[in-house]
Amino acid sequence: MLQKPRGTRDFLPAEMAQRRYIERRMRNVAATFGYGEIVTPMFEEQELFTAKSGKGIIGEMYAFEDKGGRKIALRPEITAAVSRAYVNEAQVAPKPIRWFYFAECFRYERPQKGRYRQFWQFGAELIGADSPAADAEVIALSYELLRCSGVQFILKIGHLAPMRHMLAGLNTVEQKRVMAALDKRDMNLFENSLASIGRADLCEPLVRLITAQTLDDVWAVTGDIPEKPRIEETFSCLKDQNIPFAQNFGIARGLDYYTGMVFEGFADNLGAENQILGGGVYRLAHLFGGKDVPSCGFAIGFDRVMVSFGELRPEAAPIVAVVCTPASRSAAYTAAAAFRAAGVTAVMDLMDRSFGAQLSSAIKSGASYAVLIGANEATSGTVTLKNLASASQKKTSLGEAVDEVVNDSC
RNA sequence: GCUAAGGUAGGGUAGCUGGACAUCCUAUAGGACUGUGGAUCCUUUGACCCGGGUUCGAGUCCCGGCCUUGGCCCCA
Repeated sequence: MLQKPRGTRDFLPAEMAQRRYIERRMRNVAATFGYGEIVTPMFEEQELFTAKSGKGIIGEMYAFEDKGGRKIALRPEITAAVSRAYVNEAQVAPKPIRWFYFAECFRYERPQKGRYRQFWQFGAELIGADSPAADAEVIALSYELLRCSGVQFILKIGHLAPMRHMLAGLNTVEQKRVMAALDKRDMNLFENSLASIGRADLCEPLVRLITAQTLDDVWAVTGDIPEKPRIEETFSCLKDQNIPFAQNFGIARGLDYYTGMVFEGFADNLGAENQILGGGVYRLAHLFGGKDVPSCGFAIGFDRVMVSFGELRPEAAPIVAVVCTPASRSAAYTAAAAFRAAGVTAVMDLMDRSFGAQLSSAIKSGASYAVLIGANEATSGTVTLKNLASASQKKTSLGEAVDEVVNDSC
């Protein structure tokens, strides 16, 4: 027997119903914020991703050469592709540009719970607006997207400026090492890094910075930095929108290309892989030959959201089982077509089952109504509508039966 | 990539101090039941992850691989 490739999954109808349900809700939220969908290729030139993230990521991508000798990779994320698409197609579009995407990505990593080699991201990018309100809008959108999915989560928001200001005296390699240690809360590594470059004096203020509960606590450490008004206004915009969040100026995200505000979302009930959202302010267009443009975006790990919220079934639409005999099949087709035309799911027996067996099968497969059409109904032009939950039934016209089921589903 | 545990019908399981046709529940299909049910009974379908090794004999012991899960690394 063949196995599916490592880190991939089959989704059967029951699970897909849940996934599509959440997907639909997220799409609606994005639409209400004025974001339009963008679709980019599932595979791109490897260079697109190495330009953004460095050569090292080739080992973590599905990278290969195509028959024309091109170096190709299945996309490991969408942000780089969106920036490229912006440069290619939309540099002169009116600003700001509001785009969202829901797309599958591929990474060659060890699978774990909530981490797969083929996975889905729901994300958004706001391009061309450089303001506190812009930053706040993107965070508000990410918050509403997570909220509509029903997942329990917390949003952590920070900004790179205070940390970079504190580390201004260090070279970039040293900065990276210290920020990485702080990002993963490894205090031993953190203290050793500073001690090894003779800056143990930074230890105490940096700890105060990343544990600061209010912005005033932050300014007490950093003093007046140029970004202070920007950060304060962003937070103010969020409070005006009643977005709950925790401030965290220790977020480094391990990324070089973020330039300002950064934020992350964590699910309450996941294990090691509990980050379900990440994003921030960045500038990437110049990497792809475009004029530099301020951008802000995020991506949600859709599969982790689905793992986190577990078993929540979407409301079930009624299913009508049309039960007939070989002699009344023609009338049954008419009835099934009438229900379908009214938007109701209608199924018929395909296995030459007896009348009783058709009913039995209908119940087991989750039908809520049966429409019985035998010789009697066929000759009198009526149907018997049976409510399978209450076991009550009545003889009526086809039109009235359809109306009753439609009304019931509202 | 490191590390620990695991893998028996579609789902859930027993067997695991080696021994004859691999247990039970559920599910599937059919029948008892020709136009009114989820019950019951009978029958059917269906599995030892793969490959080597030890042995008279391996689901069981050993080695390798594959896959899954937890914890690390990474997380664009």
